[in-house]
Amino acid sequence: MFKKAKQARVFQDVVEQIQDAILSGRLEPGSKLPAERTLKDVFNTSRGTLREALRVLEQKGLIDIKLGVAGGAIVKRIDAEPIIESLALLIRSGEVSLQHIAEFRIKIEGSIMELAAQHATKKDFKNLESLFCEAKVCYKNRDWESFLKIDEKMHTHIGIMTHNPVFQFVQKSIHDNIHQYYKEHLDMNQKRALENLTDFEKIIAALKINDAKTASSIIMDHVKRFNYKMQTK
Amino acid sequence: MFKKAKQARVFQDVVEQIQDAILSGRLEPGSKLPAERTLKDVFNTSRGTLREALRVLEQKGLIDIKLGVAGGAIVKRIDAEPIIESLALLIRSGEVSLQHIAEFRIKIEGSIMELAAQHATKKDFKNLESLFCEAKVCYKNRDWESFLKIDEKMHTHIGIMTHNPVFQFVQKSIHDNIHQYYKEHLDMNQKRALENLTDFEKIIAALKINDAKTASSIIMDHVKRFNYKMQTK
DNA sequence: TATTGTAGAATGGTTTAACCATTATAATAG
DNA sequence: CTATTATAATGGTTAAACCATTCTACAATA
Repeated sequence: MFKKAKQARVFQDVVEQIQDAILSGRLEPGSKLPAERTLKDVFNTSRGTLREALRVLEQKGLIDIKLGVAGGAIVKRIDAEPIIESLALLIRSGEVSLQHIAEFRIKIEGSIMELAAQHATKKDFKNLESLFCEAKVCYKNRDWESFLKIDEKMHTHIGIMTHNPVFQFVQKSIHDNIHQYYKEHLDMNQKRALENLTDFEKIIAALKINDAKTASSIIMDHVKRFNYKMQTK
Repeated sequence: MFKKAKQARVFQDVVEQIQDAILSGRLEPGSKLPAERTLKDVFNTSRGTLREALRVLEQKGLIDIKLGVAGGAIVKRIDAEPIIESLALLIRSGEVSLQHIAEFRIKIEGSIMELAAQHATKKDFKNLESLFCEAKVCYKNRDWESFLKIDEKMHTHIGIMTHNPVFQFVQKSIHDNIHQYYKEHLDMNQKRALENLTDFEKIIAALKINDAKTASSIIMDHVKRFNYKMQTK
């Protein structure tokens, strides 16, 4: 019936007030909050308590804090970082395995292809192809570290092409974590890089002619192959 | 090439040490951390700095903090709460609209039905049906507030039936936020409740005979109808 | 004996005041 | 004009004290 009456902690009240100001748009991204010593007077609290509030806001991804004389708390444009971090915790804790993620990807990457094919603009394709070119250069130079980064960027860019932020955040969270793991546990080599490159070439071609079905089928094989490698390693 | 060397803040080091202990299993869920005044000595820091670290861990959803003589920081079993909160921020900031979420649901709820049909146990169905009975009781009593809560539980329970935590977290995050919005902006009434009840009856029946296709098609209509109501309201 | 009330102590929450470390800007020397 | 240096504002940290909450144990009482 009722919720437990929350203990009112002063720093929580400060968090809520600043958060509301940000979410309502009264504080815009890029704008700077007053200095701690000023804010503590504004909220009529101590500096320690105020700093606990700032710590929470920072962790929520709502502000960045910079050091030095022109430093302070700067309102951040909201992004996927907190979700990425939460997913990373779930993976590291063992709550979520790479198999679980593979199963999720197999179901969702097809949908992402469909929406990308439907909603992508010419500029989206131009950016994607420019990333693909970068990947080819990395491949030629056998620069696998950079190749992996571009590979991740292409995946997240296909998320962007859906023009739906939910898919963008999901795609970014998944691939940020996958590549983190990839980098640490699986060596990139010429054969694997070529496979990825070929897959993307086919996907781009399919998306351009609005053939989401082909794109989906390629990405699913891509995921299955990746998952197989991780399992047998 | 390189990342900016992060300024080493003492409280960050404390956060990482405790977080690693939790994620590695050295600290199990339910176990209690030493008191602040003890921990500050362990980490050789001040109480203020230590409390900033605890604030971050609390925000990450890794610990709960209780008041009083037997209080303290208790290691929490990791859950979807931080992701739910992040999504709530995205919605409140206007970065994500209900239309975006509806588009996402239309793509993903079908997949959830497929996996639920594949992986659900007899116990899963028993729990789902018991929830369904509760919903029927609420319907008879015209207790729409409780009805909504059960409705949400049924949705998240279908997520649980996938036996894949990624879908569970996604489903919980989406429906927690949807129902938050529903509660505030859309009145539940007998007609709507009956529609939901009928949908779930059909979905359960379909899932039980492993007919994911029918279950998917019902849930998609369900989502579309919900979205239509929100738009025209 | 069982119940109720009360005092004590341990814990988190908050305040204050001081100092340290970093860094943009202004002043200065060449 | 350039390069260096000093200044001052900012966040980061420390210390010690006090307040508020709540569990526990013990005593008073029926």
